[in-house]
Amino acid sequence: MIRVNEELADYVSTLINARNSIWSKETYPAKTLIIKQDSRYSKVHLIRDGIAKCYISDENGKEFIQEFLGQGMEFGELEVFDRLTTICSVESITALHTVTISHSNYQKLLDADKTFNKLVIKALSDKIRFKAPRHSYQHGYPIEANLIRLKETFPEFISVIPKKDIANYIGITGRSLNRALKELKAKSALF
Amino acid sequence: MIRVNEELADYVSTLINARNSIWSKETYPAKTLIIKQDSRYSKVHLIRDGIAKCYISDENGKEFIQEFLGQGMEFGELEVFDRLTTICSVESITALHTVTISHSNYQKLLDADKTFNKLVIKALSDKIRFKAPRHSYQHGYPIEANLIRLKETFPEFISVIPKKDIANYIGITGRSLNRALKELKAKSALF
DNA sequence: ATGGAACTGGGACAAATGTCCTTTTTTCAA
DNA sequence: TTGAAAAAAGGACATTTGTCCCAGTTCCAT
Repeated sequence: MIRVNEELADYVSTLINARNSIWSKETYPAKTLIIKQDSRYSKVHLIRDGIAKCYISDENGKEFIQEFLGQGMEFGELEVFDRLTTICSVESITALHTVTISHSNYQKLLDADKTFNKLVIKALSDKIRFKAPRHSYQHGYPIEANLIRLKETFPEFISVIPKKDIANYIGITGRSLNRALKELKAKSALF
Repeated sequence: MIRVNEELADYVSTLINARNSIWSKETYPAKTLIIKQDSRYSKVHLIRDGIAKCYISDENGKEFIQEFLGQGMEFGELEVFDRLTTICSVESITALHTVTISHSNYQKLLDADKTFNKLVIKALSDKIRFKAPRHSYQHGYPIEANLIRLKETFPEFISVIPKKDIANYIGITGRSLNRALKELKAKSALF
């Protein structure tokens, strides 16, 4: 549920130790909007610590959460490749520490550093790989099944992530989430 | 709705002209299963002509269509990066012409050819970029709105793609699709 | 500590969608 | 060309989920 990328986190740490200068450290309090949908930015973030949500919101203000991002996850990188505006907003859930690198340095690194290049491709590939079955499952199974599944992969999700965000992640309303949770509590010792 | 990648198609054509030997041409009739979910393959396909569907099926046999693939789209490439089994099945809808390259030659090309590397990264990035708003929209809006949207981006979709596949693409049942189409026909001159 | 804002929980009803089934139409191979 | 199989259309009903509320609770900034 909260995606991480340890390999990339480790490698970037190595890079920073070797050549600190092109990376900057940033800190955000909880609930801060870091990237706003349909805007332009000139840097890529990598999460060192904390949890963020990446979401699309529509004209009616509905949010649909794409991913919860944890340690080692990048965001703002897609715009390096196509130079378009962002498709998602990113907002910290907990306090968040990131390191950032400019688009141009990121591109240089991609060209010059084969290991980095491979890790970035792998990270993109994982984003595709994880999203596919998730949406498929969410559509094809009732809400309760989805909650049980989340509970299995991340037992503390209910206390860590606000209810509204959980609902927006599954793609349902808060009301439906509550109904399902109530029934699960009645049925199962898990909840 | 049917994704294409002209730039990649063109570039691969150039590569084939320059060094034919590492690419093979393949042809499949309509409705052929080319890649089966949870299996291993050792080559990457790129579509030269025709339409295919990429889908996940669950234990109950429900299919959820991830993408319709047209000219210039790759499939089977994710498995080069992580060496895992496939997450999707790919099946031709029309007769399909592809060119294929072995995993090892694909990897060599990624390392040696910066242009190819960039185009592949861009292709991955696009897969992410297109998938996000689509799922968001599908979840957040009624079926009719989704159909109108498809009609706008690809007016002939109803005659080209089987109803069952359209339903599986939107993530609804055939029954619901028919209901919605009937109402749209009554309401709008478009359908 | 306290008052307002935001989160949480749930009742009552409406609407959308799914399930199950039957009928009609189209497709395609013998 | 024709008969079996697949695809499409739709009736009747059940179920799920959403919408619109309101009430209780928690969380902060003053």
